Amino acid sequence: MAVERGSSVAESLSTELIAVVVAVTAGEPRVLTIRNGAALPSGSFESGHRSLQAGLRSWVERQTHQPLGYVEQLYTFADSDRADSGRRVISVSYLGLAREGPVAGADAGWHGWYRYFPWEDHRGGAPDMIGREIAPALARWAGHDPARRSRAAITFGLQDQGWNEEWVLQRYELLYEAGLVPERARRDPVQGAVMLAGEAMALDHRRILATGIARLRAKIKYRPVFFELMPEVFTLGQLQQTVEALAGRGLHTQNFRRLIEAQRLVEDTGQMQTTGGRPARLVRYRGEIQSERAIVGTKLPLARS
Amino acid sequence: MAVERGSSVAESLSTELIAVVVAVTAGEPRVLTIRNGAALPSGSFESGHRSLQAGLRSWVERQTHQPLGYVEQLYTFADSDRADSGRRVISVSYLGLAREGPVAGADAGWHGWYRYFPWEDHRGGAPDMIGREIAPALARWAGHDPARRSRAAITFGLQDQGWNEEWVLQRYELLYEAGLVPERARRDPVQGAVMLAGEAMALDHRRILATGIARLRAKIKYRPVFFELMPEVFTLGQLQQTVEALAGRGLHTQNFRRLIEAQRLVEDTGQMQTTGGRPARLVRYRGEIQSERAIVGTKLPLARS
DNA sequence: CCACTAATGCTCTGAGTGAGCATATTGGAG
DNA sequence: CTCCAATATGCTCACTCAGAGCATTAGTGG
Repeated sequence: MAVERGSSVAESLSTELIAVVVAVTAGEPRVLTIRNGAALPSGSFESGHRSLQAGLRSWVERQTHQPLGYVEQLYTFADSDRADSGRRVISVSYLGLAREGPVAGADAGWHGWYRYFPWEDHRGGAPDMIGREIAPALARWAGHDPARRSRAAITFGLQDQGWNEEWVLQRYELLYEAGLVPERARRDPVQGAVMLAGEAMALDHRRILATGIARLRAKIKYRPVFFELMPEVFTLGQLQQTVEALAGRGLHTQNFRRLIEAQRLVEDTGQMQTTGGRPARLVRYRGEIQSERAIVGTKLPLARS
Repeated sequence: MAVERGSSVAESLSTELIAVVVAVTAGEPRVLTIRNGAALPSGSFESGHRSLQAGLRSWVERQTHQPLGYVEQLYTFADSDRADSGRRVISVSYLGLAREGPVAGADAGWHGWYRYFPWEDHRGGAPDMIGREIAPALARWAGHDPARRSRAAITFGLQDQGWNEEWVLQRYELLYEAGLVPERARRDPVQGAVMLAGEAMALDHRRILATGIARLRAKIKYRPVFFELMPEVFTLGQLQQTVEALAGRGLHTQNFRRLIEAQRLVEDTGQMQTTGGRPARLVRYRGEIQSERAIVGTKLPLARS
């Protein structure tokens, strides 16, 4: 229903829905997959679907039997790389959060996301593979080009700017450009490039996963969505572990609790849970705050009106 | 190219591209329109387009002759409300920033965005119309329902939580639900509802505009995109006026300059410009910082690794 | 010279964040 | 039973930054 129509005949386009569904189990971030980990749940948008999101939920449940909780749109693209068949595909990707349940369906399953992005796990400091595989490979790719060297250094925090955990997509794209991932090698190999550790996925699914991880890492900083991943009751230690799993970084325990308590995000249940050390209080998320706090979130120097 | 195909025959879908193009001229935020302000530039995605974004740029230039600078994707939806014709349409919307130039093309033009959302302009305090038209109309709609009353109060800052300028879409949707805008009345009038001031647009274009404004208001808080709207050289006063136009709120002048200077976002040109009062330094945006600052932006209590 | 209008310079204060020190509880190893 | 390892919790101190407001400067138009 374009307001003004193009001259050409309306063309045959299909629309695909793709899901990045995340859970954190036993302190590991996991993603829901099909085809034994080689692809994300996906399917085409059909007229029977009431909305894009409804269509997505239906595909995920059909393919994996995993119910979805929170869902938000990620990005839409029309990758011409995919135009093998001449038929154009529009892909609408979504990020979903869930609690890991028993999956069913052909080759559906959950896989740790660091399996696809081993360089993204900095919970125990920068992973060895960055210095051992990535840095040298990028150095070969950059050669004497200062722009490339600088980009590699900044993106992977190779010098002293530090690691920015949100640049998941930029890092993947850099590795793609440098020819260090199989997805690139499949269609256009870069000579001399050695594939990195880190499992590939079909088509551009790994790129979409990177987009989802990046979005989630950014989002947890201004919105406590991680409660969607927690069970009904939990300890602050488990909560911290979940956030660390997503962020791929270790957090300062005392300050983390201060943050959670200052915002009154949780309430006590009165119960305790044994841990490896001192027993921990079991708490529960206070969903009410959503409406309570008129989250104003300023960063502009507003006048007092 | 879904990994697993649905059972039904691939259906006929068309994809539409819609642009919210914003400029700020003489301290007023403006949006690029066609059809004499009744619609946003839009057209269908065609095989000749290299990418969605390329298609969008092409449509905007064809319809308005306005060149685009910064562009980012907003949202994608498949509104079943639009399925009048039985043919489903996927709409991909974009936000673009530009410097207002001479437009050409049928009924293309720039219009102040507060013409469509008069309740969003709080630069001189809350507009009268909120107390005079909106609050009473919402009160009638809410009746004795506490959930509705609370929602209205929070969304429009009717009590003391204050105004949150980012909730542009929520406010529009509330007015839509309450039957106070013509777009709703067109397809499903709410009896007894009196239309509010604020011009309507075709289809759901006003909703898309609201989405764009909301995105922009949120974005300027963590990324200085407003420089895209400024001329080559400008004064800090003009910059502030531009940001105020977007945010719809007045800013504390001294603190605003402190913010800009602390981040070293601008550099001096050595020139001055006369104003109504003391002459102002003319400055220029330091585009370099983009790469300089490894914008880390933490809000999580990271451990020192 | 005076009134008016912006642009600039600075100061004070309180809230919030980064880092650590110290203590409390359990379970398990000598 | 005592000591130690592993967590959970309490609190403090230093520093940065954002919110507010006071004061001054440099043009323009009577």
